[in-house]
Amino acid sequence: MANIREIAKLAGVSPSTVSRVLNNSGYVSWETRKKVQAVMEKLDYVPNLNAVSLKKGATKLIGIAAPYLGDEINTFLGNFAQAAQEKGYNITLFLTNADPKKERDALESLRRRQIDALAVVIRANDWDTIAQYSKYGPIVTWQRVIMKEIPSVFMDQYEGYMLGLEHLHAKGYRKISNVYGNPGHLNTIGRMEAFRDFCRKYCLNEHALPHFYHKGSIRDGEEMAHWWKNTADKPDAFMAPNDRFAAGLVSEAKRLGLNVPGDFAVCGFDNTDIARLLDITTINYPIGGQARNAFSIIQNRLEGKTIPLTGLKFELIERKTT
Amino acid sequence: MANIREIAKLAGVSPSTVSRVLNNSGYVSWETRKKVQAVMEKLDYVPNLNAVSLKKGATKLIGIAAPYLGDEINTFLGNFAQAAQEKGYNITLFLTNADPKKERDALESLRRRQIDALAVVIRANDWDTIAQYSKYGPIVTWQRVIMKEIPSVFMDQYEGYMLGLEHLHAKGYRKISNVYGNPGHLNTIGRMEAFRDFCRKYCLNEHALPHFYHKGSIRDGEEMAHWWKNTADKPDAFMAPNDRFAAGLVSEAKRLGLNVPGDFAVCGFDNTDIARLLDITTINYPIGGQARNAFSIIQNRLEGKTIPLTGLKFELIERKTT
DNA sequence: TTGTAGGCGTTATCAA
DNA sequence: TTGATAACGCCTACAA
Repeated sequence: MANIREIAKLAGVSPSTVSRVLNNSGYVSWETRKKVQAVMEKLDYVPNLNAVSLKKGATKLIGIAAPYLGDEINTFLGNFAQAAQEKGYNITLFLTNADPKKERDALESLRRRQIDALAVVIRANDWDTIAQYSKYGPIVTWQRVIMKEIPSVFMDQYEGYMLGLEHLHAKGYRKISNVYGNPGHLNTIGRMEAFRDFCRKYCLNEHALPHFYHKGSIRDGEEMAHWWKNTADKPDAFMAPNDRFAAGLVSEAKRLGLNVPGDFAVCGFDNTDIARLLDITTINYPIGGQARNAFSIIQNRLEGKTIPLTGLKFELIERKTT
Repeated sequence: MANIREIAKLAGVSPSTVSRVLNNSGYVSWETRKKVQAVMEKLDYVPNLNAVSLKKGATKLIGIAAPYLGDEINTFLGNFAQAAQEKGYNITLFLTNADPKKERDALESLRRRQIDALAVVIRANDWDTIAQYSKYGPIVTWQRVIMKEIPSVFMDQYEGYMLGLEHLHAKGYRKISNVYGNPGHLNTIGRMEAFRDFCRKYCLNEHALPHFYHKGSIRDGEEMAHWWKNTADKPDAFMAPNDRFAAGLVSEAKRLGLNVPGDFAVCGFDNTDIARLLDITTINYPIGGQARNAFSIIQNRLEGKTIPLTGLKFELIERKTT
């Protein structure tokens, strides 16, 4: 494993000169440069990034912590990674499984300078714990949180959710049942607010029908189809927490011989592949844009730049389930 | 940013002693240890991993290169990451987009010692190029390749594919059309061999129906539904290259008013969520096991261990499309 | 049980 | 245009 000193020796120059040709910095004569490059080539030399990182105090590695891999997170991850790679950063992935201890590993990685920054896509610890680590490097999140230590690329779900509700209303549905994710998450709160305002606007009884919490998986959706079949006072439409749930609901409904949207309508959320596949009406949620913004925030902090963020908005995608 | 020397000074000991308490190595008296720990605590000290990596010549980071994120790869990635994290390694992700240059970045990361090893899930460069890099650290792959430089956790698709073919035959289908991925990949070759042997066994004409290559996306599946509708000599069953294709085919068929398996049967491959969702008969392909084996191979090489690999096999999952 | 010294491979400052 | 020299922060013989 040749190092910079060996190259210097063989090229008959000093290590600093080699370093200069490596980084195109400072002055170095044409001949010297050629000579050095020839030696580097011959010895198959490349600089050791550990040494560079140690010296520079930066690894050009950005961590990304997420509980699992799935449609929405993949989209975030993919766009984030692409943006990062374009700017010379690599990504290190921390799959937390929603386990606070594992997320702590990611945070500790930042503290121990293995990564320069961390994107906590979906958190496992409470915000205060996470905020403690922001002194070691930039931390951004996809979730809604208002803390100066943790910038967020969250988009208020209020607006997007309202788009879905208005659409259902316009289509004539009046008995809407809402299926939410974790009510502790502010994302959910935004949706709940939208529904409250929606009911107020159209003089509907907010609590006329049951609503659900802590739902989000395909299986949750499947179970909902059974619930619908067995319940007395049936909703005529569901606002799903995401496309996966909507997909489970729609496909299980078909298996049960139900007709969507004849028996009930379903509006998904996120506009992922699966919604297109199953022809589910959904809300387009510009995740890729958020991911790129997340990276921009990090890059701005790391490099003292002020790249402006992109403005983003929700959009209704009407298909066959409403 | 306190360093080891500062801690030593404040604790009134030498840096080596601090290092010893850090690593639980060598002798250090109870009192000294306590004293040192107290100072570390007070200064919020943790060792700088860059320095450790430089010194030790290892980063405890394993790269994983994949073209994109999707069902099968997620499964691989998730299991691989989990196995790695359990053993104290972190994962750095290289999304190549099937672009050889981007894969090269991953390979270069290995050469420049940013990562200790690399799992090339699905390659973008030719094997010879990749093999060149194996001198810088262990490289494993998920794909089939027989090269001493690149161990593979590939499972011969012959066996799995045959399971599907036999199933279709048992169900009475005789006009099977095969849809393959990249015929250059040895994975595909195994499947083609299976089909040839299958035809031989049942005295069928291997070329009675058209087969397809370079297919694999949802959209490819959707297009196949249209092809079927417009073609004269129709197959009565499709062996899909993966579940995504099968899903596209099945869902588009429904949109076109076709009946699966009435008009034609579909057998997927991989047994991912989407197949369950759409009730598609498929072949269970133990990806998680392969991922864990991939990590074991790397760990064995890196740490000179000989952890045995797990034996794995295919399985038919019968659902509603056959 | 503890300390000293040298080195891991680079970069950056300063002088020449 | 080039070269010494001193860090970056840690680990590990070896000596004490």
